[in-house]
Amino acid sequence: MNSQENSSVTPLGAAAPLKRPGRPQPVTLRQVAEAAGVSTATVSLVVNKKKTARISDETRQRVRDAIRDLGYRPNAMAQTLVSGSSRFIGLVADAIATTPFAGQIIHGAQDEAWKHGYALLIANTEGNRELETDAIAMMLEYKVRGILYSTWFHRPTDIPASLKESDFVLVNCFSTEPGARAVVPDEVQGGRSATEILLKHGHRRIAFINATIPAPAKDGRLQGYREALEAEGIPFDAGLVLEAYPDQEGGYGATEELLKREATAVYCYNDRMAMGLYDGLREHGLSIPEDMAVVGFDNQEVIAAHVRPPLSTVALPHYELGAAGVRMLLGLEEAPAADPTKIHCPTVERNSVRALAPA
Amino acid sequence: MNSQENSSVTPLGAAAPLKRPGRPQPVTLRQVAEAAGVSTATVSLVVNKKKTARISDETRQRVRDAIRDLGYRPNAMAQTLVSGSSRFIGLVADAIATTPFAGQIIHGAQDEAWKHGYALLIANTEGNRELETDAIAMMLEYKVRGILYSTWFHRPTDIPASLKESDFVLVNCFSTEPGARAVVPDEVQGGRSATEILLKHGHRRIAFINATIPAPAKDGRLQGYREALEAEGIPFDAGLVLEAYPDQEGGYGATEELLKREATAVYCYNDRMAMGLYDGLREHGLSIPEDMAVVGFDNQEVIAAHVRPPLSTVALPHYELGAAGVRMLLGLEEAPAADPTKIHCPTVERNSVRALAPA
DNA sequence: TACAAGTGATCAAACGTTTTAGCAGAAATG
DNA sequence: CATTTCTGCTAAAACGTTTGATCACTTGTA
Repeated sequence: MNSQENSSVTPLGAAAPLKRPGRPQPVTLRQVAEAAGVSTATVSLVVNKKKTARISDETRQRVRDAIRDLGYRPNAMAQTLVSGSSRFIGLVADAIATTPFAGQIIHGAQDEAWKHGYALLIANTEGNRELETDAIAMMLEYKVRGILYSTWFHRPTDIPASLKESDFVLVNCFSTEPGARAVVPDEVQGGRSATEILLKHGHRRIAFINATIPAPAKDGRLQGYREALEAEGIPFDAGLVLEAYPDQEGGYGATEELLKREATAVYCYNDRMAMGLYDGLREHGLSIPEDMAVVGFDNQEVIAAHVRPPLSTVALPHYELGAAGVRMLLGLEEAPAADPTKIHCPTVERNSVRALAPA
Repeated sequence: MNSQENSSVTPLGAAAPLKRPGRPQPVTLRQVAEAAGVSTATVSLVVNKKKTARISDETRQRVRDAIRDLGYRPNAMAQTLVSGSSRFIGLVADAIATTPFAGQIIHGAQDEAWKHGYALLIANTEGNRELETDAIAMMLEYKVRGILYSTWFHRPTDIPASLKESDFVLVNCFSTEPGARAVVPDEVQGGRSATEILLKHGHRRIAFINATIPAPAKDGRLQGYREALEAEGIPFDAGLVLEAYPDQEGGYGATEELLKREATAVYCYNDRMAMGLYDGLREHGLSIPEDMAVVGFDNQEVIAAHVRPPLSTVALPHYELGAAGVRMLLGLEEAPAADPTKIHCPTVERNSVRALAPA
């Protein structure tokens, strides 16, 4: 009844970490070679389907049978060792969990890496410098092809010294250091797109509730707003730009001020603010989109898709950031000279905006 | 000026993927040994701080200097090869991005793995069987210490054949196959805790809006509800149990039915339903928690912490699931015989519940 | 003085692959 | 028949480590 297979010879005192059934040692090339009655070289050639190799169909088949019978799996470590370059890409993130966003960066990086035959080695540092150094060291020791250094919100960063020992790309962050490749969301275009959603529905008096805390997003999204208005020939009115802390409370708290502005539409710095604003407007007996059209930014699924009415917004291209980061790392995508590469933020239209009723 | 170090001999025709500046080959043990005027064995001994090794302080220092000067990093592949066992743990997930949850499993697994000197190798399969097989194959080739097979929502699963070639632990899912270790959330206890939040605030007439779709969570959370009531001597009233599709719309749509039940409190199958219910109640001019106390389940941050009022709920222990999975894999945690190990779902109290006003 | 013990370091095999050069025999060529 | 070419396969070095065996000295002990 008791499947204690490996009668381990560990000293009994040293409470050995209770072992599982005990797996046999993995099958090696040599064992396959012996089973098939050929040399390891031959097996290797069959496994790797070398075109140039001359191997008879008969032998080829014998090797394949042996591989199947023994359940052979190549040892990637050994392959890497001899080939000199590994098939790993490292991803260090400052927050894997704190936000649903980071997940999308991982996702995009993983898909793209996989597509090119690379595996992802991830580490999250939670902003801890020491952990970060260790994580990068680990990746360097595994001789990764390169490292993606990512942050969960778009911001400037400095580059840890050890990072420079490898190829790397900054993802969702950037540095002024020359030669550092980076990919970030196109905040300006995003801000423009958000505003355009409202413009194209006929709104002319559009408020913008910006964030209070400084960030590339804050400047970029404002600039996009201005550009969009300008393109429509609407003069910029500083009075229509409010500022609040970029969360639900902030959005909620901005309601009063917003209503004083007599705008017909409002563009919020992010979806969370929009969500708070929903509550505020509702308390004033106003309905969306009839009394006020609202657009957000970020496309935070759990919020945007599920508030009532569903929120029109602009998505942060996290998946694309991860994927583009990998492509750039592998040299498949041209990295423009100085500035970070900007990734397009797509518009997501839902029902929080409708055509402005003629006055 | 031009730091073209590796004058690659790639045939010019084969448009080589435009290389970056060209990193020098990594420094090896041998180079350190030569620089320090010792054998590679000596360097290895210094690097690994072997207590048993006899090395003079003078030599030790010379080696350390060389290591620093050359910027030596051990090659983990070579180490793995000779030591026979790798320091990798694989994590295959059916959804990295679809949900903020998966991120927490990764996070927990990564932290715990790291703590024991392991690195995480991740792959997401998006439910694609072929991708999954490839991912597992990759992990087997890297000779991972074991594999965590995780799903984004708690459910039964079957075990891919190749998974059995390695040690593995099911995370957030389970199988009836004997010998499969698994760790899942304790839905029953969670349901009990959710109900207890309401009970302890004096509520006696508590409705439960369950999900319509079958799942371990559906049964478990209901059972927990019944157990909690029973413990308080409150007879179970099937009339107080509604069912709806487990999302915002479902919660919103259940409002009417709920109000007919004349309950003073309601426990929702998940936070998204609670969010929808918020909207429904509000439309009826009811306020939370005065007119109706509400608790959710899942502790989906973006929702629960930020609706108005913030929602009391029970958290799914995703982080812990990942961490416990790793511990179990490494044999640091006893895996009970047959059933999956159940992880505690902690209560998170916010402001959507207040003491029932005396009638 | 002879030998054991201790010290500081090295040798060389091994880990599981890939790959180049080369070998033996068969077939084609002159 | 003597060469060349082709075919099918193998030998062996290399990748960067770890580690048990060994060695040449020095020091201590009998």
